[in-house]
Amino acid sequence: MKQQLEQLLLAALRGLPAGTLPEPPDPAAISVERTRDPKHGDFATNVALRLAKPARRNPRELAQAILAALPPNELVARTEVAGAGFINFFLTADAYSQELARVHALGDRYGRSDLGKGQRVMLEFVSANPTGPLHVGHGRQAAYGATLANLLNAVGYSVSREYYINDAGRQMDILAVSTWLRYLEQGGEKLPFPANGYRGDYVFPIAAQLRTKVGAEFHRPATAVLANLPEDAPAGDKEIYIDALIERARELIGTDGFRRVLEVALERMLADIREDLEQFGVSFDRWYSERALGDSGAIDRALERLKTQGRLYEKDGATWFRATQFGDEKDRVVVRENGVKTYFASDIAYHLEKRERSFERLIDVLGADHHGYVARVRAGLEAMGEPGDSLEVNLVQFVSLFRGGEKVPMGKREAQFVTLRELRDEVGNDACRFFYLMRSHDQPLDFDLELAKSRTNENPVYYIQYAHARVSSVMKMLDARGFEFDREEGLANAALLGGEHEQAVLNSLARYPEALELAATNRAPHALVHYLRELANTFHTYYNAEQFIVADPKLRNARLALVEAVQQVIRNGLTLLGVSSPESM
RNA sequence: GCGCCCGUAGCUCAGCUGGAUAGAGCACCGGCCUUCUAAGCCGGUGGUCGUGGGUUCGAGUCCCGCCGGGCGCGCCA
Repeated sequence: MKQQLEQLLLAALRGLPAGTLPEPPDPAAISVERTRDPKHGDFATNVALRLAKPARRNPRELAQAILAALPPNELVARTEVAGAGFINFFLTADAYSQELARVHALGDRYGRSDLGKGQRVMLEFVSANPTGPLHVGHGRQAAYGATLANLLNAVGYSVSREYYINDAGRQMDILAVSTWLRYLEQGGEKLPFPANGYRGDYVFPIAAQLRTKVGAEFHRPATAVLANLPEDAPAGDKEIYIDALIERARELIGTDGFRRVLEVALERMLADIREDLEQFGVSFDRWYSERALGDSGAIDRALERLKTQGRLYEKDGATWFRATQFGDEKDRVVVRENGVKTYFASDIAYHLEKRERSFERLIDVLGADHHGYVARVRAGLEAMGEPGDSLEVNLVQFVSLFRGGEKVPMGKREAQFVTLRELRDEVGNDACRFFYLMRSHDQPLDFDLELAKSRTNENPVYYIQYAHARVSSVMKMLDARGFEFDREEGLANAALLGGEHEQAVLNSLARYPEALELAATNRAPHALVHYLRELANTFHTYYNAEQFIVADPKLRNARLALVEAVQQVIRNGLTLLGVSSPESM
């Protein structure tokens, strides 16, 4: 509807007498908006206000001229010039009847568009280090990323979802040594656990699995493990201590043995993360390993590319990238003094590699604490000759859990208490996805566990689902009363849907494609949540005001066609959000 | 200190990229079940949009200063 109106308006502007406008109209600058007040019609535009100045005309006068040039059409019943120079459009009842028919004809596809024109988008999200289970913050990123992928897909982008596995760095060595120490404990050794190790309970089953795999092969006495190690925190440095411990492990069980421990831990963690996300309804097209990236030589190639462009220099034994030349606040190390490439080096290599796989747009969903690093990755891309604006980063703010008004403590140490899995188990997937998505991602989220769990009217999840279930209930009752629903007859009599509430429902329905487009282009799933709430609200109001199952078959079928369309649109929307659409509640 | 995000009803938040009288939910008060699910509907109470300037026909929205909150500023990942 909106698009059709914009086309009409553009035609009108082009049809104005020569010399009215200083320059030909820019299609992108023409916007038609839904009105807030029905008195102002269905849609309104401010073009006359915007063009009044350059055209050196009175806005209302210009608005009249534009209306005079509006091509004849079946969409607009009448128009008016209002206020300072707004043009209001009142649509025909037929325009809404046609939209209703479109919902039924398109079904699951209603609302979809080709706005993205098939542009290839790489959406990277979650990408949590496989050193522990996902926590509630990752859950928000998962829900956001998965829904954003659905939204972009729905408006015509070709989206690829990717999880980047940081399986190459020192943190993996720390996980491996933590696993090995628990394994030794389970083998009867008494050892202190390092301050900087992974202390979570999830390490115990990994250690147990290691034992079923290798038996006592990697068992070493505690005395050998602990001999001549530096002091751990608090007296000593926990970083130095853990590095020495890793080195000791390699000495005692061999580099190869250590790698095998690491493999067991990595595989187990990845399997856990994967299963967690799958159960949450979040899937990826590819799990991309940082190690595989390094093995493929991609990192070396990226560094080579920077070098030939003259963007690298040596200082203090390390290799630096001139990020400051590309807007970053300081230069960045890519190869450390000890010869190890930094995480940043593999990260820009990964982003370059995405571009080489011919993705036009790269979207990263990251935790808010990663914002400092957007500028440097973009700098890296630009230095390698890629457009900086091909990378878009959406930062997801933190999640705070509340239980009965009390904030649940979630320091880095205690974070393991509140995993995504625990949250899902407690409140259920639907409430979980819904609560994650109902607030803007760039707003910190207060997640109220009691509210999410409550089966009362305080819980907003049910409000939308209930509207869906109510329609199913109506259809069941129809059957029980011995009626049959004749959709064709209903659509043919859509003109009977002239009541105030019916108009409101038709209006809400027709807004779905616009809501979808808005949510996708603004990367704002919460906009869809708000739309669905409004749609459910107009439906519930209608439900309370009118009987659908009436004696007159024409009116009955028309009303049923209307509420069935509501159900369809709610289902389409909830599906994009990853929330189920129950038939009964 | 520098950078990013933010400040809207008692609470939690929307506000469609600058439009017409600032909106929801919860909470609170009052109504609606012999009628398709009351997890619902209707009405009411509640606002100097943190603050001071600026830009213009028009600012919650854009720019600058200040106040307050969150996060980030490693040869860690």
